[in-house]
Amino acid sequence: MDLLGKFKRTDYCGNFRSESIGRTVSVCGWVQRARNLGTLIFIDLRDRTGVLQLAFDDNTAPELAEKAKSVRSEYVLAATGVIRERSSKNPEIPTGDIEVEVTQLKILGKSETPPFEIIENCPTGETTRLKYRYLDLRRPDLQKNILLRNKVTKITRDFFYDNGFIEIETPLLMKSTPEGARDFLVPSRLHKGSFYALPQSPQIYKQLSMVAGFDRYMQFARCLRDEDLRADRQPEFTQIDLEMSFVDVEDVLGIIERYISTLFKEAIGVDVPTPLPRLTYEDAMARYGSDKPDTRFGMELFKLDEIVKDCGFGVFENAVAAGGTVVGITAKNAVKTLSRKEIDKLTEFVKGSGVKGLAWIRWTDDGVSSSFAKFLTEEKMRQILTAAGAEQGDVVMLIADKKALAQSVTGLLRCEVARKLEIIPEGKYNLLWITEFPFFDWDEDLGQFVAMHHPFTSPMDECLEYLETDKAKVKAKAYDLVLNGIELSSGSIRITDPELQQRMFRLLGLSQEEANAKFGFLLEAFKYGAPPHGGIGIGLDRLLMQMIGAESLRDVIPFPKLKDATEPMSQCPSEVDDAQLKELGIAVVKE
RNA sequence: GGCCCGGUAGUUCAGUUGGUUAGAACGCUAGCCUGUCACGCUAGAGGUCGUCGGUUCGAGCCCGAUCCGGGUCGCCA
Repeated sequence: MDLLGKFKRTDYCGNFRSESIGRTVSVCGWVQRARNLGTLIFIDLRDRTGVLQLAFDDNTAPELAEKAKSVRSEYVLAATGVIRERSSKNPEIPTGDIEVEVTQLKILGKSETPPFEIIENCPTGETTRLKYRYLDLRRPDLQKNILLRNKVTKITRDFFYDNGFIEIETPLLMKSTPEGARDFLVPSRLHKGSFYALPQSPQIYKQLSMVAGFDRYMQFARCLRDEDLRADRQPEFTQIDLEMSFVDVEDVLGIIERYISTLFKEAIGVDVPTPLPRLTYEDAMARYGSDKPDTRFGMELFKLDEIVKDCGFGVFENAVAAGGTVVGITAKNAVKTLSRKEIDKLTEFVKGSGVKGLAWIRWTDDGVSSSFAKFLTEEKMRQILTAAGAEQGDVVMLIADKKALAQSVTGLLRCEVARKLEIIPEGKYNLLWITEFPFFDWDEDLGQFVAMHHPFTSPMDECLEYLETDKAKVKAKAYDLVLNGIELSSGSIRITDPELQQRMFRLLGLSQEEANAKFGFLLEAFKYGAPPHGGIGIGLDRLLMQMIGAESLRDVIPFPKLKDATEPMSQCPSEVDDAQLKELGIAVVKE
């Protein structure tokens, strides 16, 4: 006889309905709540499917009732009994018509009083909940999230398996390549002074899988980056990682669109119409001031360069004369929400993002007031209001600076204002592609062009001729998938021509020796018959976060880290023994 | 590292101009209760007001420092 013996579970608590009336069943679970009415005792027993009421009667079964009275919240119980109709039903829950008249009860595990209640929408702060994450995860909302995560991974795996993708595990211990994000390093005991890096992405290995002929690769890849955390940024995260041979941009976009639409339909019953809208990077920056625009609301950017280049207001004139721009947004019917005081806050907000100030126009019932009206003729002001599409009741906000900065800060302002005005619709999933990313990015500090993507990204065919002559013109076969203003996914077609790859390294200021030292094995591999290929990585955590409407990645990751990258439950990271350090040849210097 | 917000019971919070013994709700403990289901009623336990220092006759409240947490910017090819 094993531990549970006659208590072997018949079914999950939440699965029973009135059809089961009269059946003898055994159920297991945790005590959600015990209600002792004197001679009657009710216990709500919970598992991951729901709750089921256990009933005890002191008159008919005093010993059982005595045992039931000793039960406390979060005890683990097994109960056997007969399903019967309730004499007073509870329409609030699916099992509300029935209960178990318990004939045998076993306490499988006792529980201390938990530090917070195991309920939906628990108000307790995150640090406490994360310290007891196993209790936090017992709560229905997190159970729901983790179960959805499970559903999403199953649908994903099924979809890509059905489309000929092969799941390949790539190494966790790999070579450190210090560009981009900071690597997590792992010291080598056998080679003291040498280090592995944990993957920021399995990029190189998936490309090598293409060279190896696996043709279509997929993996739920754990990716690690040693950077500061945010609500939407964890040091380790999961990417649905894909790579395909014999494809160009359209092929990748096509299959991802089919995947996304299948996933949203099957996982949450949402129809995503395909093909998805597309915006070039340039258009996205011009219209939304972001390469991950939230298109759930309008309030698009407009440009005033022509109107203000000789308007009389120095700030605007100088910006345009210096090759910069003046861009703005118009917040419709916002004069009430955006008081002078609120606009002052927004000014601080944009200053914090790097521009010098915020020019504004409020068009109230009493007419137009503005931070810069005194510098302008009435005619100019009229032109600006027309260009801004402004009407009475609107607030116009303008930023003058270098083009890229003015656009991106106005983009941030656009989202901030939308939040304040509460014009972002709920329950909408706006997916779109951003394409034709610039290949190079101008680095102010270095005074040179740097790669905007990883160095294996292919330039667009028609841009090859400008590679040496006009870097600003070169665009990449790179694409991002954006959902509600969040970058979900990023990918590209790769360079497979060794000569072009060498040329790119040269252009990025990598010498042949450096390139060989870092990526030599990949370049070597490309000499032996590299199929054209490309791929994409989809952020699983962010995808789930959006599907659920969660505020934080921590709501969809079972065991996440806090903002300071610690985990309060296991207390990691932690110090290690001197002996361990010695074995690794490592001395720790404390500041 | 910069900026913003916060730290009072197990949990979530209130706490007036600085003034008697620091409160509420939930949770917890005990008793009563035959149909509850966020059961109800009665009673009770539970506090280094983040820490240190200062001002004051008197500090949860004012001042200084410091620690911790959250958000954000930098950063994240």
